[in-house]
Amino acid sequence: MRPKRKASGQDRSFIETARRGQIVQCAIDVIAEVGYAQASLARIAERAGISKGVISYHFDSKDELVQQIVDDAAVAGDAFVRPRTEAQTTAAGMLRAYIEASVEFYRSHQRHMRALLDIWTSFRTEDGRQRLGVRDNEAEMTIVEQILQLGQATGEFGAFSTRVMAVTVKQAVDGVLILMSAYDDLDFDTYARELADLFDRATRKEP
Amino acid sequence: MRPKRKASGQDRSFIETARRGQIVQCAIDVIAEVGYAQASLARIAERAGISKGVISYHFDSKDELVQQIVDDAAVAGDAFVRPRTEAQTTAAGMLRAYIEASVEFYRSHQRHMRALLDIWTSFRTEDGRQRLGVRDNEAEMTIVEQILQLGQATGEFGAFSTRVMAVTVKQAVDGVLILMSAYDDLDFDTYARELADLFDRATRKEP
DNA sequence: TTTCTTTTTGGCCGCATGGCCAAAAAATAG
DNA sequence: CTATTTTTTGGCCATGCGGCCAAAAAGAAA
Repeated sequence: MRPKRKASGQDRSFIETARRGQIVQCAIDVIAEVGYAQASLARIAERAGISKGVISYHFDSKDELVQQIVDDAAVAGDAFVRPRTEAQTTAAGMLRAYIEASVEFYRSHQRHMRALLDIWTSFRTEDGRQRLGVRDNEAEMTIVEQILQLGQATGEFGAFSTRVMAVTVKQAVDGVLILMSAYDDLDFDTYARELADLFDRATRKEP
Repeated sequence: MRPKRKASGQDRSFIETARRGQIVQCAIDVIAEVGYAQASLARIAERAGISKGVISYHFDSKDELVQQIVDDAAVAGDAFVRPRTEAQTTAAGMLRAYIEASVEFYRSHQRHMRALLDIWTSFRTEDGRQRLGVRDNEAEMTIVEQILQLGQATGEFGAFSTRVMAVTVKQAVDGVLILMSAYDDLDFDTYARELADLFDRATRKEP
């Protein structure tokens, strides 16, 4: 019986951490390869060269495993994008940096992102509802919205709903993910630049 | 045995058309209510007050039923949006009309659209891949792209990638759908105006 | 009424999956 | 080496659904 660590503040053992990591990695690979719907525990276990029960042993459920993938990705993405935007001194620079860094992150993590996009649409609660939705994007959209508010405060940006703009930016960046998964000839650099230019014009105070 | 009408060009009988219509309507209701994942043939049949087999009798498969819903919605949406954009004389006006008409269509068909969004993410092929993807949006994006090209030709619009802009517009409009499904206090009119203004600035030739 | 066609019924079947468990094996402690 | 705990194994099971079918019912034709 694996000890539950939820209640106790105990850390995971080295072995357990390694196993969880391995399983998460294999799950990502399998999902990216055959799709979430076909990524059964059996298949993931096979990929890892272990028996199905091991996954159940280290994870309370399949849901916990998938959630772990999502959380990992969120942390990694934030770690990549945040410092790049914070390095900027102007709001316009930050917005551009946010867009370009996001696209760059997608480009350099295509496998992960492909899996993640599939998870996004497939991960469901017991009653079949999407487990991941806009609400899970609010945090990220807040980052954008704060940049926009800053720009309006400094007078760099014109007057517009920061909420609508933030949602639109997020949707635009998500579009890269979707395009990337559908076509494999996407020119990331050009696309990122176009997108950044687009929102630069959309936000700038008109002279 | 229901006669196959695929090969023969024969029209559907009055009765059959009515039944298909009723089943489609009930399917939409059930999907909007309990979600695609829980919308089993049994549940849809129950809603319609008929037995499960009737659906199998009038539709070759569940997939055909769902596809019918999608097709109907596409036709209805196009019928609503297209004339409104074509009524405009300038490219900028057309773009604005496209955005506002799309949002208005979503607002006035919330139940259908909620169901459709769920179908969009849930409808899968036998091997678990999404049946609906960007590729199914290309047609609609082409409409937008043509408006953009027109505007560039007339000199109303500045220089930008019409492809990127079209994708971004489409994503932005889809965002309304997503927001609408997640929150029920969306101010459609304000949102539509903000969005139209946003893309007006993004497309206008800078003076 | 009789005959033939269309439509409906209700139940059965196969299938795949996630969770579970008892027992074996491996690691660790004493 | 023995005792105890952690980890792994491999198989079993319940579940829900779409598709299918034979037979019943309803309807149309004669």
